Amino acid sequence: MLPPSTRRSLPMTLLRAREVIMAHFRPMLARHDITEQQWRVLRVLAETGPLEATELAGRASILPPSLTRIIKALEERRLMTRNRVKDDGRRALLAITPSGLALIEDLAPERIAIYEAIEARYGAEQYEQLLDMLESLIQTESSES
Amino acid sequence: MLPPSTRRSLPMTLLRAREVIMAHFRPMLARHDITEQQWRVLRVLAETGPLEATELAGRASILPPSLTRIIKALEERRLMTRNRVKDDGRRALLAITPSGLALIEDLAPERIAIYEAIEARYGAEQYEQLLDMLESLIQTESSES
DNA sequence: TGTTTGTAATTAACATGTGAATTACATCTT
DNA sequence: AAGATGTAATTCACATGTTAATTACAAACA
Repeated sequence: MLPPSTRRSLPMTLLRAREVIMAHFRPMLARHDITEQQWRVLRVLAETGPLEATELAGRASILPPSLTRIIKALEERRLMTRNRVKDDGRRALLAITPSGLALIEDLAPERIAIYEAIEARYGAEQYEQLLDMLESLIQTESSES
Repeated sequence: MLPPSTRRSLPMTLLRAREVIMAHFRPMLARHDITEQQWRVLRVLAETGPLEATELAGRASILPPSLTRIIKALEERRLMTRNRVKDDGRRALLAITPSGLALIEDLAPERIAIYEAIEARYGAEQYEQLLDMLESLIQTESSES
């Protein structure tokens, strides 16, 4: 068996797919001076309510060192808050502020429109199937060592 | 229509999929003190022969500023070379060295084994179908502005 | 020839990715 | 209580991602 060519290797194909999709969202994020990762953190907090750092990092697919820096930036902009948990001085509860929530909600319509356009071009059924197959791959491989 | 939850957004799902796959390759790369991106650059050069920087960046999905740094690192380790093109002082031909090629070839068996294991767990047909669907998505979206 | 326009690559500045080390607490153990 | 062990978060060091600005060179053109 030959190794896959770079044009058909799974990691590179996933990378390129992500790039072409994110290209649609970058202008919107840039207009609001927010990075893709900061955006993910805020969306997770908006969806789930206050979380501790480890849980937030996992849900936003961001590594702890990055999250530390992102929290600092978002706190300075008053888009999120950090409150120490009693009984355990290591942990803190991270929450989105009303300003942060307002940002998310302001962008929601544009965000939905972008997703709908992608889905329309690619085909709604294919789109859902692709998501299912990716989730299945994640499930399969994340249970490995 | 609601916006997709973070657990089913296409960009985040692509990101997580890439993470679980790359987790299998990272130990191999770390043992040889090479980054994922350096590895991509060397593989592209090994496959295609000498290329100019713009072409190489495109094929390896690496942005020009990153490629500049990677070239410097790989040149210092004598894994690739850079030769100016006559007639155009801006361009240079980038090529893998015998040492670089030896590195690629040394790792080939382990690389193939990793791919085969993933394919076996996920299912060969599903695996090919997923690649087809991703390429189709890339095709669809890359022709958009 | 000299100027303008275009293109390839680099540099700059800042954010994030990544693995290793460290700090700050908790908990367990004796 | 004191030490050992475990855990959450941070810090460090370096590589890459990202956009904007700059440099170096080519090509077109007045």
